[in-house]
Amino acid sequence: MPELPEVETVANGVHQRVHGDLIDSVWIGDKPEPLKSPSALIIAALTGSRIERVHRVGKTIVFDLATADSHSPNPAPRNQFLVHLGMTGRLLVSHPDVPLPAHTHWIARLRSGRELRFVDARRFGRLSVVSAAVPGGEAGDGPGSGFKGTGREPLSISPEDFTGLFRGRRTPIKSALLNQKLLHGVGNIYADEALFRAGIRPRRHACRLTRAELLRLRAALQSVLKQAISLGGSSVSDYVDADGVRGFFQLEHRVYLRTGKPCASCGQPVRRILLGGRGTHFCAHCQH
DNA sequence: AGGTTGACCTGGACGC
DNA sequence: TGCGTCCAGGTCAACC
Repeated sequence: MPELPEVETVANGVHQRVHGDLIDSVWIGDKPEPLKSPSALIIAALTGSRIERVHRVGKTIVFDLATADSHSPNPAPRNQFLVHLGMTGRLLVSHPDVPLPAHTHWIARLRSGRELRFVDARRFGRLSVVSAAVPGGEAGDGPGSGFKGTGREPLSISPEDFTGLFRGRRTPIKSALLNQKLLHGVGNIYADEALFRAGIRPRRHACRLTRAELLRLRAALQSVLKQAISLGGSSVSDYVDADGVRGFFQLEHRVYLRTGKPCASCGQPVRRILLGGRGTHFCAHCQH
């Protein structure tokens, strides 16, 4: 479900509520899909750990963990707990009296008395643990290391690096924007919205865009992502933040899920095509 | 190697 | 009301 702005909103909300808290115990449901690491490894890494920080890398929510007694002379290797929300995943901070929503797959009971809950109807979400000390783990070594994700961060990439990403790529620009090995965090909504705001048709081959067009696309993408973050993300169906509150960016969508409705700029109906198996929305009059 | 397709799941909306 | 169909914010393995 969630793309960069939604994941950022959830990560920030969870951070504000649980950083510094201790994980007393962990419960894992019996559906295997959400687990990317063995459940015993997840339980061992989390139980007794302190949550130092919760942040976003691409579309992944990263929990930086420390041992409860981090002053020991031989601190355990720093673990990170990774949550990918998939399409319908939700991460909620609740009191234990609040009834468990359907499709709850994971619960961490916190020293403060609250619970952190992972709820995911469609079970495309993934939970895993990485450690800086485990060879082959996704974490690097050295200070500031840790889970880095697969691609470049769209909010901070330089103009030169951005234009370089698409050199020699014959794939449609929309597909390239969705490729998490190039940029991470961009999904279907913000790809369509950024292309509309940049005036570029989604089917254009990435390598055929001019430098000016790519610079326009970078600016449009960054501006649409920042605006969405400031509005708490897009709530298209069941997306909610850590408190169960919906975002407001869906009110700003110009093309996404607006098939047949008039384009906000020219009044022509928004068109929908299938591109790489994904519903793709654009205005044939405003995008070239 | 890079690009494209289908599979993985469940639920909500819509039409008959 | 009930049933069938289509659609959905993401990834990954398997093909060309």
